[in-house]
Amino acid sequence: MTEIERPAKLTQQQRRENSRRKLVNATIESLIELGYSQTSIQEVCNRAQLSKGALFRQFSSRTELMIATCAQIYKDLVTHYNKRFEKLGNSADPIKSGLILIRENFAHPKFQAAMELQVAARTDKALAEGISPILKNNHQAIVTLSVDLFPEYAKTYPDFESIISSVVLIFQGEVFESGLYRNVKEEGARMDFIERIVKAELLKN
Amino acid sequence: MTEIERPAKLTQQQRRENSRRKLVNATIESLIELGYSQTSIQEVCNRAQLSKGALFRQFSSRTELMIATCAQIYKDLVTHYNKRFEKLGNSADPIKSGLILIRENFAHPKFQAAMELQVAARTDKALAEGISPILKNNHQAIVTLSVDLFPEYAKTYPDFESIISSVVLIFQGEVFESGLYRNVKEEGARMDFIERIVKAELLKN
DNA sequence: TAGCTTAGATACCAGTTGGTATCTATCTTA
DNA sequence: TAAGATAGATACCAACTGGTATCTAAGCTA
Repeated sequence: MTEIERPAKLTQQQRRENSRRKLVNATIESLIELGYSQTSIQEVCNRAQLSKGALFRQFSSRTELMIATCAQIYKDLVTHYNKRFEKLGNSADPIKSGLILIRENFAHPKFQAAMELQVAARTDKALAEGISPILKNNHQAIVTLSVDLFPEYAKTYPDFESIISSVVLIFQGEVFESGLYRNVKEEGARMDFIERIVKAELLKN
Repeated sequence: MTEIERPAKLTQQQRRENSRRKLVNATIESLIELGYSQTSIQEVCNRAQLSKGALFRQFSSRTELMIATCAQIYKDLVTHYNKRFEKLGNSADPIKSGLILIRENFAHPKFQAAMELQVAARTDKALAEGISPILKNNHQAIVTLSVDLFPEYAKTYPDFESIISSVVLIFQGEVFESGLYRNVKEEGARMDFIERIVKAELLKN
């Protein structure tokens, strides 16, 4: 009786959600470790410790699994961002802290999984149609979050969206290159440069 | 006799080089159209109109073919850049023209093939080791070409490398996003913004 | 608790994968 | 021109792919 038994008695919906979560998390991990082409149905099932039958009950195709995975990734990333954003509030150097915040968010391993999907989608129409609205939504979320980060500048500085998108593209690009090519000294110099420009622009008046 | 016959009488080296070129070009096209995971040996052979036996005589593995392809892509891109660079010389607005030149170079379809390889290499050690020196070499080439483009600024402006790498990362990132997400208006505004910043920085003194 | 629905496991499928073994065709060189 | 070397074609391989059919197990509802 003191023995640890199966938790048991889960509703159908709970079982369903458990399985979907396990499969999606397994997919994220496989995308990070093995990349898109090696993330096979079998690989995901092994990691999730579920059968192919279970997977195909929840997702009608590999593409559908990937789309659900993409949605989860960006949901997680925004949550992660918000959590760190709240701690920021009263920083001595809010612009610098804000830049580091944005940068570290892209450095999150889950973003590499998102990159895999984005690249795969370029040549996979069905995948592209599935993840395109997710990416657009995320883009909007970044803009909103940035406005929350610097509400005054967002109002008064006319190129606010351009400066945010430029910074985002740079940090994204750093991640893209980080695996194969990395020059820490160069990265540091660039970070200082960006900080200087952003401050000069936002604090112009 | 007036009939068009096989050109015939090729040396072994010519046959060899012809085949390698056909295979690499076929690989580039397939990477652009189908992406890395769909660029199978068979697909490449079909496009090159050569047999698998021929392919494996020239390249000992798929990875080796991909590495050779990567080298060719960057060779082509630098050639392309140089060709356009020469025409530039006496522009009325050299900074703006230079920015457009760099940007359009990344917009070249071959760069998408390079992106496929770079992403695949993140999770493929053998591929990574093969293409890493090529990417590093290309990075150096970009710096050199930029110095050639603006020799005075390169000398006098201390953050020259940072500004170049930032611009490169932004344009690279635009390509990365271009397939799934594109906001032409936003891109235009950002381009104007970048032009303004770069001019302000380089023409400071 | 009986009958139904849903979740999950197992077994199987045809098609494709990268790679090899083997054969023929072309070129090179003595 | 004969013998050897290289290029290319053909046939084959086991392993794996995404996906389906079918079965059992668990949960739901009358």
